[in-house]
Amino acid sequence: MEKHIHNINNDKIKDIEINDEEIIMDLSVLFKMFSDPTRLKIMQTLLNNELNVCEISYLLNMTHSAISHQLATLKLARLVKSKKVGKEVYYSLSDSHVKEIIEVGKEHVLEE
Amino acid sequence: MEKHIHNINNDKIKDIEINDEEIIMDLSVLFKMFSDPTRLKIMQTLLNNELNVCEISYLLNMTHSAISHQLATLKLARLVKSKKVGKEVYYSLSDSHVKEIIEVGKEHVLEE
DNA sequence: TGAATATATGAGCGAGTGTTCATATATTGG
DNA sequence: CCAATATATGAACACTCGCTCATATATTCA
Repeated sequence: MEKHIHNINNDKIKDIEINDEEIIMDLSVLFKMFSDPTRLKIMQTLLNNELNVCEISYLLNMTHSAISHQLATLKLARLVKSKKVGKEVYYSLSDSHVKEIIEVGKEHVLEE
Repeated sequence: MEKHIHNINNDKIKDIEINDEEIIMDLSVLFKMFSDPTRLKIMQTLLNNELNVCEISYLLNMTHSAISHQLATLKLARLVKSKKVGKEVYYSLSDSHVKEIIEVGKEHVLEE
């Protein structure tokens, strides 16, 4: 930390609140899930569908392994859930906010 | 790519659409901005305030340099704008969606 | 049962990122 | 003008992350 922290107008900033560190960390983990193109695409395929690894791999033209790894990450973050049917595992979104978050992001991105 | 892509039910997946690669990339860049705790905190301090580097550093208890670097990143992503006043540079949010995005994220994080 | 299929997962590599440190630039006040 | 202050920025380093590859596990079917 630098020594010269000067001229801070305390009246101006004394009421500015930062969220708890824990909420900030949770938020950063959440948004990190949306910050990777592959995960974004996976979530998009799952928006209105229940798909297995094979189908997602085919749609995104990526290896099963890469998709499986990312699905595990998304599952850990509780953004997708899975259901085993025979030897296949069907994934779906576990949270209604996923769609909302992507939509709000798109509003920003598509603007002007 | 693996060789054995089999048993794909085309009727099921033929209508599933992925956004254009460009939109996906823009979205991932956008959400990446929200995936770092420091940047999240900075944006939070700016939610209803116009602050200079010194004030933000003080509020977050971080070096001027670290804050300045992150502000440059946020500015490049067009999420903050700056205004020079004398030797100080005041930053503010340049996009109304910032608040929305954080809010939607918080809804998810605070849920159960 | 054994081969084929579907998925999971650990190791490792290469690329990207956030911070620190040193330094540069700019502005103000004495 | 010079010292102090405010900010910016390049380099370097440690750390993280996404993919590939190899391999393991599970399930079905012939």
